[in-house]
Amino acid sequence: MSDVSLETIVSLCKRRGFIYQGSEIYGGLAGTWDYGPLGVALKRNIMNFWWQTFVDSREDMYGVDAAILMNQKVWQASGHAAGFNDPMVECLNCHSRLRQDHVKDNKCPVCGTAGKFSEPRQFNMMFKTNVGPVEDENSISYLRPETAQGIFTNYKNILDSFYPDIPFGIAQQGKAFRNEISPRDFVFRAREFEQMEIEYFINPEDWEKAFEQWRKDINKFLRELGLPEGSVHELEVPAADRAHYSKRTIDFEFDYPHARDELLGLAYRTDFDLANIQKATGKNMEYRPKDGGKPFVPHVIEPSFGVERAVMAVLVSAYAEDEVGGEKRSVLKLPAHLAPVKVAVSPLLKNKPELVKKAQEVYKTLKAEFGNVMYDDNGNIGKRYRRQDEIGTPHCATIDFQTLEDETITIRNRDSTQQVRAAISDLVTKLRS
RNA sequence: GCGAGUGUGGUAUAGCGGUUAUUACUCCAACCUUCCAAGUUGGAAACAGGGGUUCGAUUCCCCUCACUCGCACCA
Repeated sequence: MSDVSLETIVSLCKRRGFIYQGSEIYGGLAGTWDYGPLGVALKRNIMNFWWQTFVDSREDMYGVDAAILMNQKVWQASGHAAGFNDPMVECLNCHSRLRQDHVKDNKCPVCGTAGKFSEPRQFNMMFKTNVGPVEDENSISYLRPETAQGIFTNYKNILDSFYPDIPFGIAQQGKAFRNEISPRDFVFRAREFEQMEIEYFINPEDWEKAFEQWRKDINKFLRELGLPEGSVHELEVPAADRAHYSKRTIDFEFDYPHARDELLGLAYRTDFDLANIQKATGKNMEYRPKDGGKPFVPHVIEPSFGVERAVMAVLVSAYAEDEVGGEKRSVLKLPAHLAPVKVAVSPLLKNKPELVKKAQEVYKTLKAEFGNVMYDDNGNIGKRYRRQDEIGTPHCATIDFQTLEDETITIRNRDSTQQVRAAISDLVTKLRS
């Protein structure tokens, strides 16, 4: 587990405008979280970096953004509609909740007590809704409980539009919804959350090779998010715990404040999903090799990332408490490319109009260039540095009296707290690197 | 969902059947400050929500909501 407490992270997120409780002013809504200005910046930076890494910089990837509402047949074919609607009973002796069809001989499989169960109740993990004005059986739909199906349902469209060489992948980022029994641990388990998923279509002969490559690519990505190697653990999921269609699954676990817990999954899903669609629709899901080889239904490797879990892991990894000049400080040592604020600009003193004027000029220049730039003239200079440290701003640019003479400013580094002098004209180039 | 616990400004906290509801930090304004949370002055800001008991409830009781811990759940 991490040595940062969850309270520390939650409090920082609230105080500095990263993440707030959903519907907080009305008393909250369990399992929902709202992102503030810095949180949404951090989250987007992570998501964009993922997209850049796995889609834009590759030649074998296709992005999609499918609708959250889908034809209910999708969930019937995938098994979700059945799996999410099992009647459950509770053992009145040991309070275990059990699927009714798992109770044999009217005995509790956990404590062995016979015949003492609550009435069966429906537990729907999917949020149900009705599409259109008439509420009947045919209008039922669900908020998607995973984004993957939006990829599988577009597999054939991608084939028709692009006919990519196999192996190729389809990537998607988007919201998913699960009516969790008990949302827990900050944003870790929420009812509304965001996923970044890839379905990588392969020739079944190559699955082991592709799986290993994904393992490597994922690890590289996690390093670039700033997660130290020792904080991520690959858990080979044993056959008994895997989904029935999966031949191999690795859970990438992270040392969160609450526990070592899942950050993302890498699963070999075989042809389960495409075969289901083929069965349900009668449409041919085969891929025809361009070299005239025998058509086949591709198999799939699925790397599936939880966005909020990544945000949390990045925050936990970046958080540090150290000392500067004998004073304690808390600092987010975020990788620069993920930081919500790229650079903060300050006048050394705010009661000197000439400094303020110059600082405003520099601020406007940088703002136009980078966008995520903050102007800060609160309190004194040391205080501003600490404020920026706490939200992970990698650099602070300070305008002082020398600036007025020679057009140079100081750039102060977040991690080392060291300062260098640089010409204003070089600023943009320097900060970009 | 079950069991246990918690809920006071943005954060962290003190407190009580009748208070002007404590303190610190943060925040805002002013002064000051020539590089790492300095100082002075002023200001904003809270008893989770709803019922009940009571002359009077932030305090006691009930319900709801949220959070924490354990169990279960995580297809």
